[in-house]
Amino acid sequence: MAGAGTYPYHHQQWPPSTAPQPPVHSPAPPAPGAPPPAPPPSLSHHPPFLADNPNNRQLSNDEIRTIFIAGLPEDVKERELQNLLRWFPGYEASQVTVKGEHPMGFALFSTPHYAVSARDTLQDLVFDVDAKSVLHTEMAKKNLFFKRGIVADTNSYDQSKRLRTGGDYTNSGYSSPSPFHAPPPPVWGSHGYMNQAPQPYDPYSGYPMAAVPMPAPTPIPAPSSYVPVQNTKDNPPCNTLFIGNLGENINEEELRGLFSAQPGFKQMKVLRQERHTVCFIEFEDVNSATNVHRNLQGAVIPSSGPVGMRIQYSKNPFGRRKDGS
DNA sequence: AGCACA
Repeated sequence: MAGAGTYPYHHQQWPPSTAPQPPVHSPAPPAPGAPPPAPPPSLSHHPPFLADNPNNRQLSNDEIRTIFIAGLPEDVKERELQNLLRWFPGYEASQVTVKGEHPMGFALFSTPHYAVSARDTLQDLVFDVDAKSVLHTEMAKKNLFFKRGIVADTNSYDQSKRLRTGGDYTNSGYSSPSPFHAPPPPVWGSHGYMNQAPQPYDPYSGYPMAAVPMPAPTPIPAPSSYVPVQNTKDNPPCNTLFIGNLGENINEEELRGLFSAQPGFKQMKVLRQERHTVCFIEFEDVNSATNVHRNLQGAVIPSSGPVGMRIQYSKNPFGRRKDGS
């Protein structure tokens, strides 16, 4: 049961003494006998800020680091959920999806461990006393996709009803020198409140600084999202990729911006045919091609519409005809 | 599913 004793364990700072009460109906203040802190996260193979391309692999259960939240009141605001969840260790992003009259929440954490502990803490939490809404939480079936401030549900093409939340995160870990000479405050809770984008929790980078506009270190064009694609009948790996499933309005320069930033890129050719536009990309070696084949599978870019591109190995490598020579 | 360039 969730009660006073199961509040997030960084409760020493809750609520920050200088701050007003939070707008969400918060649970009672932590009891003195709150559970001990969870162990530090094990080294995760998830890069903390990079959401995985869902096409990369099958998710096994122990890789789920997203929780599903039911029982939200109908008038829940994305921001409400965010302001509650942002205090949880490992919180990265959340989203409210309204299907019918029942809003569903999803929250992504940096590790499965953090997701589990958030799930347990939120279980049966009274979210709104008046609306009598009590949360029910489970591990999600799949991870919330989250990259560079974009939250997208990977199993849905319909984004119309989706509210999005995600700070303007950058993809790079950062460790700025501390402006304080006193011992650094705990990672969570003491640095600002309410008017600041949530910071991704990175146990290895000290603690987040107050939100200062940070230029993206490397403005590599990134797909806005990934969508699962079926890639049957691929060809043997080679140094040239065939890109299909490009929409009609595909913009060659946008494509080029994406692919030319990939390691090992050599050249690209767009082929406009009556029915479909396709594209060939040559890389230095098979390895570079393979990485792109995996990493950008299903990538969605603005000019491609809502569908993801399908990446296959080319039947014929660049510079070699099918009929020999 | 649509695979060119030489």
